[in-house]
Amino acid sequence: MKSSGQSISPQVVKRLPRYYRYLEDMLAEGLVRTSSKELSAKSGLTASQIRQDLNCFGGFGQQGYGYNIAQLHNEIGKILALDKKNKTILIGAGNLGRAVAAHMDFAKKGFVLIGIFDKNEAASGQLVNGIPIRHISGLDDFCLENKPVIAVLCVPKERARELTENLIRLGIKGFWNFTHFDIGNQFPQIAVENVHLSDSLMTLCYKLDRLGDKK
Amino acid sequence: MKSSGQSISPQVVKRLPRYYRYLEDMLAEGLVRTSSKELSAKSGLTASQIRQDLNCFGGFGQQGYGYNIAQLHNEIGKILALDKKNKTILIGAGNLGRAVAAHMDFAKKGFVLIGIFDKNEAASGQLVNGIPIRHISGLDDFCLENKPVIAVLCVPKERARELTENLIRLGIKGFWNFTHFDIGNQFPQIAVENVHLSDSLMTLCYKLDRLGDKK
DNA sequence: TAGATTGTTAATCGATTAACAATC
DNA sequence: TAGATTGTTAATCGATTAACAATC
Repeated sequence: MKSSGQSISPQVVKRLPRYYRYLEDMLAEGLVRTSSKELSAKSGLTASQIRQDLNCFGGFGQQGYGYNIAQLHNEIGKILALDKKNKTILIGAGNLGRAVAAHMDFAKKGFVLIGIFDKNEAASGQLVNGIPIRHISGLDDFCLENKPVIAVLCVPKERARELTENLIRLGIKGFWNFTHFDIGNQFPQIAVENVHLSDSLMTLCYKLDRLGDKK
Repeated sequence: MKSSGQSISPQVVKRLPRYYRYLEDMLAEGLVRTSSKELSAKSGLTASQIRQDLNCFGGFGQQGYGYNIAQLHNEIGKILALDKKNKTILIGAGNLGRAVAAHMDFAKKGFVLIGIFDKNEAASGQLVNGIPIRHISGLDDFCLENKPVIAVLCVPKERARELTENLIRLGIKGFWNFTHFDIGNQFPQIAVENVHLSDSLMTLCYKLDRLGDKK
């Protein structure tokens, strides 16, 4: 892998999971080698861009041959740090929170879900994916004791800001944010992925409305 | 509004829902006017970019004054076409599908959810958000009769491709895609928003791993 | 060796930022 | 009028694409 010198463009980083996914598929199909041309056909990206992207991290291919699928898959996994076991808590066990807790395979993506919290007393003790829902009042103690580094936020917008600030104080370093509140760069040294489902839906509405225009 | 001439850059479109959200907040706070400078402070985007973005659609501001919040909110709503009532069906009533059906306020984003489908016989008849789950075998007839234009896909990856092709044949024009399968540009004249939750999670893993690097 | 495909540099394209005249 | 802030053009920056020599 290249010396971790100049930082990688965000655009490139966003494409890495996609490459990883395609390679996984090919691996499942029992294929052994691929090329930027083949990946281009699969993804719609240009072969040039794919080679450019991969070369940010090192020369994983071989002239005249292409890329070994298993090796490249493994390398991208390492780049994404998917072998990590980042301790993760989820706050807000409503519809969405429970679905995320139950649906996501955290373990395969570098995370371990170790706690679920909700403000609703009635939910306390219920199991989601084998993990008990705890009352939010126990959050601080839990964090001091278990030192999670990632929080998944599935709470209503109103509570998001205060909760975020509190969690940072408790040592949380990264947020997977499903709330309507933007966790922006007001907090330095924190990693954030905002998942704004309603923004996505509104964008779809726009695209649909303009479908006729293009061409 | 400007003549719908040259098409708008995708980057600009993605920012519109954000502006809409900020304006909604300000409206709720009872504020009347704002400026690109104020929106800049709120969003972290530059004032210049905000003015540039809004001007793709028309001159909604006034020199020396700024923007009227209610008016701008309304204009962006029209641009996004949120007043539409696009008939929508959701396929796959597992954890995630149910949460999406129950959690999203489709009506406020230009959609009406008119049907939910699942292959599991046992789920048939259950209500999610007041809408009964139907067996997938009735999908074709339902579409012919009710003519939905949007499909929300929450099925396993394996079934995504075939289902997508079938739905296009049935007249679906837009997809909100939660599956692992990329609905790409292999289908022209279709609007797509891919929501790849696991890609987002992997990206977070990467960012967390590199937190120390940046200064 | 001949054919293929990478790694990498240079050219192009698009998006963001800066600057400022117009004007409320 | 003086002050503020837009709309818009020009300059900068970053990302994508094209091209090709290196080499397996």
